[in-house]
Amino acid sequence: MRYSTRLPVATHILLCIALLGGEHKTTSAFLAGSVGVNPVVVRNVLGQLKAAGIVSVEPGVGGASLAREPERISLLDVFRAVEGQEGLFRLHDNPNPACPVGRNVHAVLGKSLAAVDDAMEAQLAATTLRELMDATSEREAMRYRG
Amino acid sequence: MRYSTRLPVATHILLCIALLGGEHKTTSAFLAGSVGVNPVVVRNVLGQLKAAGIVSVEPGVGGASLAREPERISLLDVFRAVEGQEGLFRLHDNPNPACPVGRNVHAVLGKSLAAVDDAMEAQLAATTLRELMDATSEREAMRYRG
DNA sequence: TCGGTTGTAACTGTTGACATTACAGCATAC
DNA sequence: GTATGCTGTAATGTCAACAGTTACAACCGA
Repeated sequence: MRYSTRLPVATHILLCIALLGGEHKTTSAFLAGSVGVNPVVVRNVLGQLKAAGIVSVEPGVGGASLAREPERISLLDVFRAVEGQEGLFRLHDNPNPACPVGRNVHAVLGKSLAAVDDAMEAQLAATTLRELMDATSEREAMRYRG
Repeated sequence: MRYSTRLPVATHILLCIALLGGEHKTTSAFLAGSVGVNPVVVRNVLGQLKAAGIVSVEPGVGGASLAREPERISLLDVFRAVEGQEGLFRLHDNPNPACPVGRNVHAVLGKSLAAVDDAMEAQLAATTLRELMDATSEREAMRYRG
């Protein structure tokens, strides 16, 4: 079992807005065409990103834009916006309190799993949208240089 | 969306085998009673742990035991045994190759997400079953000391 | 007012986790 | 050698989450 594709989809959307927003009107239909999903999925993700203060969306006229500089948007911001605050792991529901292991396993394991969550989030926070934009531009440039 | 409860369940099972194996015959029914799940779930998880070389299970006579010292069993070993080798995130399927973002997003994002996977696994590898056993024993001792 | 867009709700198909039942295979006790 | 208890595994049912899709109200600019 693993996470949904929401983080990749949201990141793709942000890259499109950041890199193509000057040349194109970034409507949900346009973004959906690049990402390869249904426009409604784009609108839902944009709604989550808007609620998190990452993008601004123009109702009526159409189009989305970044609400702050790409240097100040990390993958962790995007992750939290679209996946919520819940931890990576879920403890099982019904350990037996009459068993010395069962009555302690949540406390003991919880500490270790929280450390894993922290490590994952620290690594997500280490990448900014700006770095992904630069990496994309670099690859595009290489494409034409050969 | 998050991981299943398999890692916690498997860890709970291992703790029971390690700490209670001396006093009790650790059959799937006994373990299921402590973990609070169906015995078949225990047998399935034990099968995965056995395939990974972490436990030995006695068919016929019944009962399971650790296949190596708890110092040499990390949460990462358990995680890989029950959750497989797949990464945490899944890239979306159909980015548009005609779009400069779409044709690069997998390569660009994949690198960052692989780093997140590595960070998570490193943290999982930092905890051994021995540490969890000691933490459990310590909490049990405190329970009686007050 | 009209055309294009966003914001949502509702329905559907798919997938995975988990519980449960059932039964074949195996090892020990008698 | 049979009975008993356990493991291994297949089949089935339930439930929740994700994602695709349709539909429609709300909104804005020409």
